[in-house]
Amino acid sequence: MPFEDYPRPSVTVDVIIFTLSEGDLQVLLIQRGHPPFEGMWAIPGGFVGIDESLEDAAQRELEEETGVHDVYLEQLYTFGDRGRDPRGRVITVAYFALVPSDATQLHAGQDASDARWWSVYGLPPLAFDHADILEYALQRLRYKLEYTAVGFELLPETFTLSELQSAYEIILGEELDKRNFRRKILSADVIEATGEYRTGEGRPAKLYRFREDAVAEIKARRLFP
Amino acid sequence: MPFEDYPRPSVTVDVIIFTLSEGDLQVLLIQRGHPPFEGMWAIPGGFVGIDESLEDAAQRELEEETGVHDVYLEQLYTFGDRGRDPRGRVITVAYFALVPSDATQLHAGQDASDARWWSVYGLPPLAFDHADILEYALQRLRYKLEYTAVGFELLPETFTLSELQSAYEIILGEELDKRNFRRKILSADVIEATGEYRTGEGRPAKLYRFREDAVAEIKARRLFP
DNA sequence: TATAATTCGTGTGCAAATGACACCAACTGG
DNA sequence: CCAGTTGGTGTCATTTGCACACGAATTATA
Repeated sequence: MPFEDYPRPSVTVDVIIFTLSEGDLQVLLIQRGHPPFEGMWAIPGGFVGIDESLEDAAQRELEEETGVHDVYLEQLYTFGDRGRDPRGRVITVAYFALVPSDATQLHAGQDASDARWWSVYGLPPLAFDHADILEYALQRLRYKLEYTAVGFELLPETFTLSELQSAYEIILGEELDKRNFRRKILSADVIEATGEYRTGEGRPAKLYRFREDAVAEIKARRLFP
Repeated sequence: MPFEDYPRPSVTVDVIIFTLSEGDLQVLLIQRGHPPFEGMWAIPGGFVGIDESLEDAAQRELEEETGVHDVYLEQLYTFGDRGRDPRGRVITVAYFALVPSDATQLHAGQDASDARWWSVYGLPPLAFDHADILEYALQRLRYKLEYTAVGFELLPETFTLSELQSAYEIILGEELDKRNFRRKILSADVIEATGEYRTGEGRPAKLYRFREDAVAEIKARRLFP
């Protein structure tokens, strides 16, 4: 059978966009304006251009929705079961992105359009198999947080150790011991003090930044067993 | 733009099939009989049927090549860069499979056809971007071996602890301490003695089997830090 | 049938990492 | 200046990781 004669499925990318805001782990969803699943909420995504790499397509979707670029973006999994889209055979390559909340225009509550942030702890019913995809993304995020320095990707450029700890607690859904947390993060050697302090309430807090030269995957292996 | 009008890429699955044989970690490759890359070696794969799930397609490829079913099969990554196939836009969903060498007909040396096993430590030049894919698969296999009970998938139903240790050593490419290895494996509670012994040379060795009820991913987390 | 060769199976001690735990320091606002 | 809030720090007990050597049970051979 010649190459061109195989029937081809449609291929899309879906991007699960996480952010931390209002002390909550949130995800950007879009309300569908057309059938199928009209009116339901869905993970943002779209077709892959025929001359566009998967990663570029994901980046494009991300930028269309949030206006950000240069953020953490990782391929998650490819979902391709028959019947996952009633319109026909659609295979979707799912990505997830971590966006610092100060980097994006679209903030929670700002419900002007058909897109808004939802807490991952209180999601609406989702279109397609998107509930599965989101659950898988959340699982992966938590998992990576434990042995990778990925948590910084959700914070602004500089942050205090308390903010970092709070981010970990929100995502993992459990409390961490302050002294042990600091010891581990500092000994993992992935952040450095900026020399500045954040004032405003209580004792001023040292500001830190992520060390760009830290090979995150290697140095911070098993950050929180 | 209506749903059907988006140009569609071709979608294939590639299956990296690993086995342990002759004290070596081997992978099944196929010599291409047609352009492009005619005569070069490639990872087995093929088009996804329009009514076939990705997993089913991978399983089908695996069975076509090796005659086995019910073995470990895991989605690896989706490769979709433009230009990775000179014939046009082809996105491939890569899987990897772990096959006990006693389960498959096709053994190393049996070079009758256009398919044969190659040591991962001495591969020929590969077609397409298959060298990248294979490298990624190997990395993932090693990684999973460290925190998962996936090693058993490459051994026959019953095995001795020395055989298991040897499998780990071959895949990881480093030697392990016998006493520490045994202590960890046994305390991870993922194998059980069958009560039988293997005789033949030296002191008889206890035979073990994998405990099917062991929730591998959870119980054996971080088996070899 | 004794002896050598082979592979199997076992425990200890030290170093490092983990986890539980409570108080003083530095600032802000009234 | 006093109360309130948040930031920052150290110790000890337990667990975990890691290095390390020898007797036991069999098979092959002299």
